[in-house]
Amino acid sequence: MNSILEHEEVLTPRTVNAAGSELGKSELGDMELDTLVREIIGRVADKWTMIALEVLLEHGPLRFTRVGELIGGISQKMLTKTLRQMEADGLVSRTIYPVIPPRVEYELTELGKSLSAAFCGVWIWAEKYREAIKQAREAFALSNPR
Amino acid sequence: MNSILEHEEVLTPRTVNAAGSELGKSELGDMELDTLVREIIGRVADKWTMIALEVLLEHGPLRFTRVGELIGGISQKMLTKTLRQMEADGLVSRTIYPVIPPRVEYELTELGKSLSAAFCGVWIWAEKYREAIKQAREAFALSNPR
DNA sequence: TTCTATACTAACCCAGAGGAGAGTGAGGCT
DNA sequence: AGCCTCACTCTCCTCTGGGTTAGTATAGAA
Repeated sequence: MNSILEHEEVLTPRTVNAAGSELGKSELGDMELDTLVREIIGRVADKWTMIALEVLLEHGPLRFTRVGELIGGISQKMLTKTLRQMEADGLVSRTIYPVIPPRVEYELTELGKSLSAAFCGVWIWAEKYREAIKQAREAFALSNPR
Repeated sequence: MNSILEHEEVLTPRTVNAAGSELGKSELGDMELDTLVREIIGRVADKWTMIALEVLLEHGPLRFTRVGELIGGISQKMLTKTLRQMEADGLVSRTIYPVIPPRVEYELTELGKSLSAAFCGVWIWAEKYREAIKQAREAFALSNPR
């Protein structure tokens, strides 16, 4: 089960490397953290997740359809999946009101809010430098015809 | 940060919405910005991009293979693609030294560094709350057997 | 002569991301 | 009796993220 790569000598025919995999559990606490953090980043740094986070931060608790409207351009399927994922990671809470046209509200947890705050810098960055990015793209496209 | 949907009555057959498409260029400056920013976020909030950003920030200018080693577990193809994309967006500069085993160095531009700094908060967040996330996941898995 | 190192590109392939559309369940409105 | 509402789920389909393998160019080393 755990012998994915135990002795593993070659580990680099063509693939660049797998440096972040294992090295003998000598000092795993050091890079295990790095791996863990990267896994979290990889999961949380998703387009829909980031937008949902923003939407839920700005407009308080929201019901399913409303979240979708505010995000804009997301399919029900992805909305469900994203919200479920966020719930699983403890970023949002899901409250079901057992009324007859069903009513479900999604709200950021404290964890979700803190992540939102952390992402805030990125939103600001994007807004601040969008012009620079646009120009960089044009310049690149210009010098790399293809 | 602003109201994407102002009057917004229904426009929703099955797909939740498509607010981010077009509405008649009435007041596009308002939501065009939001759309733009989201597009940038969507492009930049990519797993490999974020890791590459971190790697390039920590270890100065790096050559191709070295970046791959430091990222760990990325294929040459994705590395090339990621780096090219970052170059196109003006996040890294690519310097070719015309020597015979070719030598190419990648380095963060000022724009790249600023993005890195913006993402810093997210890295810190991930490190700080990784335990909370782990617990949230376990709790969720426990209460949602399936 | 053949091998090596470097930074790629090209072709092939697979799994999963993600969209479109239909279906569902239960009670209230007409 | 039928239609509507909401929050989904399910199925079918396409597109892309991403891995693997192979190949290229060139000079120097063995």
